[in-house]
Amino acid sequence: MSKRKTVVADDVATAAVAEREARPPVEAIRAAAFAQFAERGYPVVTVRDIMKACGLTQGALYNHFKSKDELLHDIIASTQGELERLCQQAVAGAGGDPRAELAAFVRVYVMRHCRLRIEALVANREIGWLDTARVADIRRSRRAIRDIVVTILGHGVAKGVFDPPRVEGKHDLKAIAMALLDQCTHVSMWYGPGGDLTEEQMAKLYTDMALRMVGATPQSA
Amino acid sequence: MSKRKTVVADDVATAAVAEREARPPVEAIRAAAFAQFAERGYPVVTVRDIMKACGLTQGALYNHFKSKDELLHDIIASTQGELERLCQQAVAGAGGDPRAELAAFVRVYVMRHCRLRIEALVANREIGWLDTARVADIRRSRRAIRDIVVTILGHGVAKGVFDPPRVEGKHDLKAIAMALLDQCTHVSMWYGPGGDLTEEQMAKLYTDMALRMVGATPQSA
DNA sequence: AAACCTCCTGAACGACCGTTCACATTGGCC
DNA sequence: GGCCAATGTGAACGGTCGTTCAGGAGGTTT
Repeated sequence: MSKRKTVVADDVATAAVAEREARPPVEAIRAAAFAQFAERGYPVVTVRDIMKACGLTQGALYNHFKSKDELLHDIIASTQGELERLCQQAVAGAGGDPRAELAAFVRVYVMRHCRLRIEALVANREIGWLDTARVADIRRSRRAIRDIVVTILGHGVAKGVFDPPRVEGKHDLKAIAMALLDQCTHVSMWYGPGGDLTEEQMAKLYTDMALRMVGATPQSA
Repeated sequence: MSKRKTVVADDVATAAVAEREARPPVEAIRAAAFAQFAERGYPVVTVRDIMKACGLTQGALYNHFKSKDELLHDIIASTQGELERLCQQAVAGAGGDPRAELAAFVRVYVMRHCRLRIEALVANREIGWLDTARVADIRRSRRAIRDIVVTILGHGVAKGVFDPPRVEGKHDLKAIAMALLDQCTHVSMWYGPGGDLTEEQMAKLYTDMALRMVGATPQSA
């Protein structure tokens, strides 16, 4: 923990101070805060750390955000909203076949969690520090994404193109959707561009696994 | 966050103070700390909170633990070690068929993450606050568990009873093992005994999904 | 040039942090 | 009884926290 508290701020600062005037300070603060939250976690990152990393002092934060809490919410809400939008869009453009919809969903979801894995990691890990009003907003968006999956599964079962595992003879689509989302979400915890697979390959692999999990029949048969 | 900082300690205290002399104070502290870490997260739980929750004062902690950090490690290491032991034991008792081994592994792993979901949640979420020496210890155990799965998959492929998805023609067993573990681990984030499925049913469902993911051939054919 | 924004500075505030320590309190053992 | 080790108390220490605020710097409008 001692390492965590001291190591980061300085080396980031030198780099960040150069690009400071390039963009408006609100964005510089957002970016610096984001980087630090990702690296060390919201509660141990101080306002002083954040502002130092973009070449300012503590007090300046409050010209742009009401509080440290609002800053975190601003960061999480923007990535979460974007994710929800992308998922809806992917499903809508899949042409109505549940297999294509599920494939499109998983592809977009996994690729985003690989490419923007730091954003995803922060959104998932730090959400608990928000006050109750702000956290409800984020949770609603998560439920919406889960319900997209549940809906796809429901259609697939109804049309007879999915045959997911049963417990006691009947399906629990919510549990299956959660399992599916969990494995896709948490690529952000271990995937790295230096690893064995590209983002594209990850998306393919996870799409395959998802279709297998729900017992999808081959698409062109 | 303000809620998080104040709400919990008092109501826990009244209940805990009764059972205090029932067990040695070390265990009372461990239990109280564990409950608070689970509820609110390591960095915002204070030593004063923990000790108040078991009817003592701050200073008494240091008769039993060297530091707050050691207390967290003590909690995480014991549940992690137990998990690793259980997994090894489950696989060893499966009789050598990779399908049976994978099924046994998933069953034990999922049931434990349902039953002791709070323990799992703390171990997974708070690990990052440990100092570097102590965190390495835990990570080694996690890698060991992942390698158990990779080994099972490797045997299954070699024997021709698994046919997991390929990328560019070849398998990436490590990625598949991670996907599998991720979905099993994170039942601890959403499963609750009040939900639709029992632990037993969860284990069954996840075993089914795992066998599908890796393309297992039917066991008795 | 004067007035006026916008933005930043850095000292200050009150609160709380993990940890230490001199000092009770307890209960077993001679 | 006296002694000892174990254990708890609560004030105190040096720090850091999020946030506030009086004042300064720089640019634009009048």
